[in-house]
Amino acid sequence: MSEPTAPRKRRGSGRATVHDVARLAGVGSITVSRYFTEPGRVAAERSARIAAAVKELGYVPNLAASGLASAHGRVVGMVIPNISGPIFANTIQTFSDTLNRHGYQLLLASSYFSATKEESAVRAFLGWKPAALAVVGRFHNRATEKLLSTAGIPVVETWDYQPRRKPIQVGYSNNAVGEQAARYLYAKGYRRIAFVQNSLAGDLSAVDRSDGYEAVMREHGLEPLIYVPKAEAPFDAGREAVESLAIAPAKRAKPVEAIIFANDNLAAGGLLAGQRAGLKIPQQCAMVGFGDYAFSQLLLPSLTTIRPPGREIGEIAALRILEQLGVLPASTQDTRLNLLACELIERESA
Amino acid sequence: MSEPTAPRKRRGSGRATVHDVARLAGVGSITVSRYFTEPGRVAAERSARIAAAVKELGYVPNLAASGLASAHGRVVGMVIPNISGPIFANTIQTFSDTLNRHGYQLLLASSYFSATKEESAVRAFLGWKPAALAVVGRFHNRATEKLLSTAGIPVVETWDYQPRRKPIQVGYSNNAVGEQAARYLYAKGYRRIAFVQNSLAGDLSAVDRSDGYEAVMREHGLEPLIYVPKAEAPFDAGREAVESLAIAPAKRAKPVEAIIFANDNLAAGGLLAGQRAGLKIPQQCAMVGFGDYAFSQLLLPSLTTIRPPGREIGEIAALRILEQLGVLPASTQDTRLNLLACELIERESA
DNA sequence: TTGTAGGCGTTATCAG
DNA sequence: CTGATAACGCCTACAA
Repeated sequence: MSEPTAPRKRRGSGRATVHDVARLAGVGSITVSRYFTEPGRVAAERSARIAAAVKELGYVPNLAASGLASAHGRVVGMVIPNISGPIFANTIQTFSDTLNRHGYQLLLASSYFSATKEESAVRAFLGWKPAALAVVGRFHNRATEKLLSTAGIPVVETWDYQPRRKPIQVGYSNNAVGEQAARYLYAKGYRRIAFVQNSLAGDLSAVDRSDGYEAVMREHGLEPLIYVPKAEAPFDAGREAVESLAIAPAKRAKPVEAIIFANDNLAAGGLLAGQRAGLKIPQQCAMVGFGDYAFSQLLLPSLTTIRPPGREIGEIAALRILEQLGVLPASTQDTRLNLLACELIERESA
Repeated sequence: MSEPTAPRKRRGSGRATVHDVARLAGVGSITVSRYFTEPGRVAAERSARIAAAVKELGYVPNLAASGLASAHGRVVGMVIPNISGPIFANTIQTFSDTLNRHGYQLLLASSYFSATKEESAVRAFLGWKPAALAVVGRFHNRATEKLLSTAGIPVVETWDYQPRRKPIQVGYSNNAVGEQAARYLYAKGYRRIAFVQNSLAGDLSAVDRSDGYEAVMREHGLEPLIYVPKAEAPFDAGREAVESLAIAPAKRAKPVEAIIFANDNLAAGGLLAGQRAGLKIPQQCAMVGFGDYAFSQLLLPSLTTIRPPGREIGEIAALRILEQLGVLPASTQDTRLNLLACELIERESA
């Protein structure tokens, strides 16, 4: 009848579990579980006892165990090309917030526009048995495609929209953006319009935009001119492009009258270089960017640009996922379309 | 001896498990497990068989189960005030990348400078049994403090540094930043120097900066002047401040000669408002920001500002965590200090 | 170097 | 409305 030291558990984190709570509250462990997942089905009096026990023990349900037992973790993975740029931050923010509001957590990784890195991120996520995955764009390598299609969970492609594609897509048409910019300049009377491509080769969405531009040019019988800078840093690339296209064009070429840049970083570099060289913007050369970064309204002249619906994309992507998961009551169904529009912000540069 | 349909599992995701791989490869499940965790300890010939089986089945280890069994998940939670702002994005990026490189995933949530939201994010993270947690700053509510201190895992506070504080801190001294700005302006001969506070009340780090400014002012026998804008939007708040302080000060007050802004957004708003009103910057009023946002170098005049080491903070915070976790071999120990310096970027505005 | 036994904390299942 | 039992998929401990 000696009282030995309590047999210490040999494994485990030492933190309270459902069983500890159940014992203290004098109920079955499963009732504690239900107290968290379906509070309505637990009698009020027991709920109170459980609540007290939870508080006393500082109990936090172990989501890893929960995910294991129920075969669906409450995490959603998102692979984004670049967290720190000005582009996707809003999307991450609204995506994360919308998920959090419904009890899901965001797992984040970045691909730096590399299909291989995207693949390994997706692979890593899959290990968490995520409830869903979100990726950016529709360009993935073969392995990623397969991973996504066989994952058996909702997959959303963001920041792009192509008809006739299986995964849910929430975004806009980059092609249409290219057209939009070209049409805008054409309507203003510009004819010698160039497109400055992103020097970052992996950014295929920018290629879609230049395709749109090219189509509009040909539609009007104009010769498209796509310039691909050699410089890597965006500001430098923009400068280089403006110098080649507008300030000191090659011998036989006339300077262009307007430039569409693949993004606002390039545009800012180009705009400042133009100013420094005494180029009158937009009189001698108009400029249109893409992205509506924070600084674009602050430039002199302020930058005419196209604003992608970053916040909406994140929010709607999350809502679509939650709908697929059956988390959202039908009454709250969001009626917005998945194909969003980009707004052309008319400022001083074009 | 009839051959009934294979008894289907009644639970589970239906995806391959270690056991399936083991069976196909003709080895024990534990060997498959070791193949992933300690590849060196599995014979080459078996490794090859396992590799083949893994590929054929498309097996992905279940991290939730792994974390459950080993009592340490390979996730690290980070609560950040704001994902979409220009401030923390670099930190998230390098933090995430550094963790990924060592097999850890980032769980992200945002607090919007609200201590309550921070608390609930930390609470939600704890359910994942994260290997470690990172938060921003040293200001938390009582409940968060308790959660963090009893979590029994490494906790890193980022973007701040105070001597004599228990959790690991990786950041800089906001106080020192306030002093740095004030000293710089004083040395340039400015005397009537004001500090424009963030209208966002929750940003206590900005208060630290104004404290530093105040100390330097008093040290030189000058009267500190701290302006708190009413406008909420940063650009508007900056404009409001410049109008009150430099363009149209209250009757009995002299216009100030220099302004330190709590951040570059405020500074940009102030700078543009000053220009519009014909204020000569820096001749009539010098301006210093904080943050070195992307647009700061693009403003006219370009903005003198203080650049916090955002990328370094993220990387070093992750390294400190990995060190605590014993993941990094001692030989790779990073020798950088946790107290980082902020660089004053001298441009045209001051 | 490899295998066996059993537990990690939760929830699905089914019976009361 | 509540509870007992057995998974979920992996890993620690120990043995061979």
